[in-house]
Amino acid sequence: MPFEKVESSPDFPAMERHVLKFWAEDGTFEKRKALNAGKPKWSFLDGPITANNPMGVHHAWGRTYKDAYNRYFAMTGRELRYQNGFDCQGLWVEVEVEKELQLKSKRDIENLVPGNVEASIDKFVQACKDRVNTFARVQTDQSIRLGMWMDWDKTDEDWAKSPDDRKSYFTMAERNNFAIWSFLKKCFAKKLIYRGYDVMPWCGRCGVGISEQEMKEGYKLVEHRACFVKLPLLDKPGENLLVWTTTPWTLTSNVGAAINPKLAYLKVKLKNEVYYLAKGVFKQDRMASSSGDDEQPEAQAPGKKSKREWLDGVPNLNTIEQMFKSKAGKGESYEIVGEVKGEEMLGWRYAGPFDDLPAQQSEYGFPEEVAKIVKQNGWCPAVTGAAAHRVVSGGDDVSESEGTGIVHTAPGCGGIDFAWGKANGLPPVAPIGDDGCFHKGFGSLESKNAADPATADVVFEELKKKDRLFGIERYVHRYPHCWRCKTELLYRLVDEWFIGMGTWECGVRSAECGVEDKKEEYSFRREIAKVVEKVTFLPESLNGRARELDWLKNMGDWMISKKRYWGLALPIWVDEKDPTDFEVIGSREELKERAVEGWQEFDGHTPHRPWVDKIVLKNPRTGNRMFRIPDVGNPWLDAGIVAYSTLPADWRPADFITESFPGQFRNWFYALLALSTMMSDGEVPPFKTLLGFATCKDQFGHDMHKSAGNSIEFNKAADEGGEIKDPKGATIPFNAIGADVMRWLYCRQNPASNLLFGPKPADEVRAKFHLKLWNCYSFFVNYAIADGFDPTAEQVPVKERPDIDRWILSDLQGLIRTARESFESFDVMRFALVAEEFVDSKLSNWYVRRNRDRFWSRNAELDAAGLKDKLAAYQTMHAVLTTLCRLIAPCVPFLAEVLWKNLRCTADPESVHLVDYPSVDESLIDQQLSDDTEALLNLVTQGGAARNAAKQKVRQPLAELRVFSDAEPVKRALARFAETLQDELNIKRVIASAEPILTAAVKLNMKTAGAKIGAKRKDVDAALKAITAEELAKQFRTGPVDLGGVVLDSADLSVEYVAPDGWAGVADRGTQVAIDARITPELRAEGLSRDVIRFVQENRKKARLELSDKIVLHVATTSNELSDVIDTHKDAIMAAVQAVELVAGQFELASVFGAIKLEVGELTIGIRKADG
RNA sequence: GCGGGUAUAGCUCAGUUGGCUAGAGCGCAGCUCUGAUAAAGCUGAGGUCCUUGGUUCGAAUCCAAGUACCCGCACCA
Repeated sequence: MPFEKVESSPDFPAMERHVLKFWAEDGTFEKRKALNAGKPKWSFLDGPITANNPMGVHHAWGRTYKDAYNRYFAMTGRELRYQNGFDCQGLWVEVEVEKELQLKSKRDIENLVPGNVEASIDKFVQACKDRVNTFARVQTDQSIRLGMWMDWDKTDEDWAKSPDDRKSYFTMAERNNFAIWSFLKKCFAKKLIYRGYDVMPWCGRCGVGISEQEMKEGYKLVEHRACFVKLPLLDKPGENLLVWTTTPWTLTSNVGAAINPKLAYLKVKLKNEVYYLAKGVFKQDRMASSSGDDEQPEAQAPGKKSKREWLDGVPNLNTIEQMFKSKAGKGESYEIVGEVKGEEMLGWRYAGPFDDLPAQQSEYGFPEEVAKIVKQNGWCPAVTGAAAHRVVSGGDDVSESEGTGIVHTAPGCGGIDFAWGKANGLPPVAPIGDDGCFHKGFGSLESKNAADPATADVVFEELKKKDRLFGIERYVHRYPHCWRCKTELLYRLVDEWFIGMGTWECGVRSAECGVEDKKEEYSFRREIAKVVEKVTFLPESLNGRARELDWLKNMGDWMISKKRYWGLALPIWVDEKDPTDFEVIGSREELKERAVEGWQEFDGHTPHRPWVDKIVLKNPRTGNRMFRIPDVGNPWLDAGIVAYSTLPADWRPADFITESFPGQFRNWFYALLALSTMMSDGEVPPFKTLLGFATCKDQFGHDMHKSAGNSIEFNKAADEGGEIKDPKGATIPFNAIGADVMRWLYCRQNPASNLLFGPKPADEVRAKFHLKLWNCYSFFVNYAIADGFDPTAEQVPVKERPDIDRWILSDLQGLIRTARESFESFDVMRFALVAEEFVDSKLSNWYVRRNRDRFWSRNAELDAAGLKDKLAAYQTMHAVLTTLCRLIAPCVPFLAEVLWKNLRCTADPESVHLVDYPSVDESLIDQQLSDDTEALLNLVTQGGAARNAAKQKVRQPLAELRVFSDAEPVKRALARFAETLQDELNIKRVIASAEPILTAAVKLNMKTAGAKIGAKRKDVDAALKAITAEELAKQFRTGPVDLGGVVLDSADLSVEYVAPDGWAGVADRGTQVAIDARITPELRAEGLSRDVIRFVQENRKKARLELSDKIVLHVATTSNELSDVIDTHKDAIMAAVQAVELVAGQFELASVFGAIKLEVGELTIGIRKADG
């Protein structure tokens, strides 16, 4: 017996676990690898998954693509690497470990081993490594469960190996870290590495600078308290500058006040004091969206009143004028006493708001380290902050769109402030340390956290005491937050390390915009852009290349340092006495060669902190010792190098990568491109094709959040089941979805759109695809078993098989072609949708349904031709199912395997994944047959619609169906498949009509025409009656038509097709189908007899009779007509229900009874199983 | 603010180079079939194809302006 019986309601997750066991025991994956060894390479590069937590279902989307394309290319005979990657290093792991160990700050980390910083860091780094190993293993198991075929590390032995020796790649591996060193060395050789002192966003909790890339992920709309502050002018008693800030804590570090020399400034007098502020801001509606640039201050731009983003519950902003009015008090007012040009104000000295602080008394700025660097770089003369206060020019960066037009400038607290400071010789006062708290030297603010609202209160109190506070308001704006821990960022003067990206202008677009190529000047940015031109971004609709170029054009220099612990040790060693003298080491060997101290201790450790910090070099220029900077690297370096560190040279560039695209054009895609560009000197891109895909949302379209209860863990989706919350918070439980249902959901999704994941879409997809296919399969197998079908029996030549067999084989070739084209163009969605259509409309709803009697016919009752026909049906269906298995195997490897294992012949490979992907067999394509059958299927649908129009159920036979059509396939289908059509629609005759059957009737579309017609309705109706539909249509071709004095266009009319009396019909695209709805007494009788049969069958089922059981049928009816019908159709009824005897009444002998009310009267039946 | 995308049924989305009566799935309503049967099928209701203007014999489709949402970039004193 070649086939095993098939369950009608399968437990897919259980089956999948079974298949996994088989693959493991059989070594199927290894067999596939062996099969393809030495064949042409197909190089896939896995984007590393962060090994920091268990997988969620959103990870499974990308991993399904990865596996499906890998499997397709394996089945088409390519050699693959099958290497999965884990992203290991970086702050996200540190944050989780901090939570685990309940650490709150960097100080806690450095005190893990009390009093021993080095041992503490070692312990912390080890904990990070352990966490990565733990979750890499969890994710490995989960990926295996998803059906992903990769070279996995499975055993304890595998996991005991160093990351360098495992099968998956790990970004924490030495290979990876040292590869980045060599990259940085190349950058250094091109003089791109530099140390930057700049004001950068900083996370006080994590104690790290936030790079441009990271900052973009953390903007949030928040409320702050902004304040207006008086800055008294030293040489103009009673006069003040008025400045505004949203970050009161920075006032402590005020050094300058910036104006725009081109603007006009008002002198506003209020209660004997004069305030300066920009003219344009005084009466400005501050709730209007900042409308770029002024120019036409009064001119009302109509319809352009966009309101600025605001939070509910925060009062609208007052105009500055209003503030002056209300401060003036009852009956009083302000007075405008003059106007000055901005440039006249330059150089005015003023008293700062916090000049009493020690920090303001330090020459070259504060604190000392900063002052030192400022002095060394000559950024300002030897002045203190307090002594430096004056009005400087901010140029056009000072605008009238916000604030007062005079900008409080704290070069230690803001990016542009720092630049203005350097330009004007103002010393930077940097108030906060790496924990976000005030340094010593800031009086009552010392050690207060700058982000804490209570700190602002202290500032306001101080200002009030000094009478410097003009006003406080609640202000809403978008402000950056730490993308990891959500803490508000602070701008802080830091020294970080950067890769200079060069300018965009020098040459990249020279061809386009005629910019002269300054060939001497190297631009990293430009080099990357050239490489970007060499790769393909999919899906096309996302314009990936344009996005990447846009980022390249606009990005700043790349900040690569992080003041943290767990990560790439930046291989930068600095002279102990000269912070500007540094070197970059490019390899472990070079390090060993150059080390003068610490090698012994370092040797045997990975290049991580704290061990690598022990290495000391000697500066060949000065003879001084050089120490490694304590910084670790930006983790995108880790992921960006993998095209080099993990792909061997003969596998480069990768043919394909795929990742979720939001954010990645500036993260992974960018890093890959950047590092490959440098490593290959602009020659080799990291990949040829990139497939991006969107974001996974819940089934209601909302973002998945653990806290909202709508995210789904992978294990729950795969095996365990669980529950989710809907947007209203109601709990929805769900059963295990299983891997293949998920995988199909992902495969059929448009990658450019967000995917809605959840039990509901899963159920839909299962019902639509998996269960339909399963039904076809189980139908086939269960009959094949009963009939003893032998798939290895000699094939009935395809030419000798009936149309329906040759049709489905022909259409199957079309599906194969689509499948291959789709996979080759990385468009698996196209294949999936066509495959669904094939299974549903073609296989299940037509082939299987139309062929049921071929399968259930009895061998004993068949002649030679009958047996051959039956064999043809089995062979056709077997071919279709086995081919389908292979076609869908890359997408749903489990389902395909289950089907294959039962359907395959003994000579076939034991796994579908060891078989070649199907190729189109041209000899099986019969285009005309495919077209004709499609026409037939349309006729069936239309015939059904006509029946509906006639209000006649299919059980009632009807006399005639007429079809009129110009289309050749329809005409041929009518000739060829008349019998099928008769049977399908329960019609006695099908006739092809040479002339239209239906008459077009034109009706008014009162929705649109009503208003035009108004009172002339009668005239229009008359005009309509007087003209034929054909004539009307002709007139409409040249424009609107005058009907009864009303000019109508074609949209005002609608056409309905009307069948002749006694008929019902429908029309669709040039094909008219009409059905004779008149029921003759004979037809009526036949219909009634079918009612009787149906009712008996229902009762047979109730009586649980076997298919082969014969019965004795008892009948009684109140209707003479029905009684006659039963008499006339006695033979047909008895044959259909397998009755050996028909008895009137005598129900006492029957075992099952039923009674039903038909339209003609009541029918009562009884059934008794016949003896023998 | 700049650039890109999207807008089609209650929901999720198709809709080719402009072309005849705008489609599918789900949901809803009704019905059918009863030897795939805890399956299957059919039909229906439901559309201002975002708005306005233009091109055209003809626009969901092309053009312009506007509106809303999404994405990217910039700014955020």
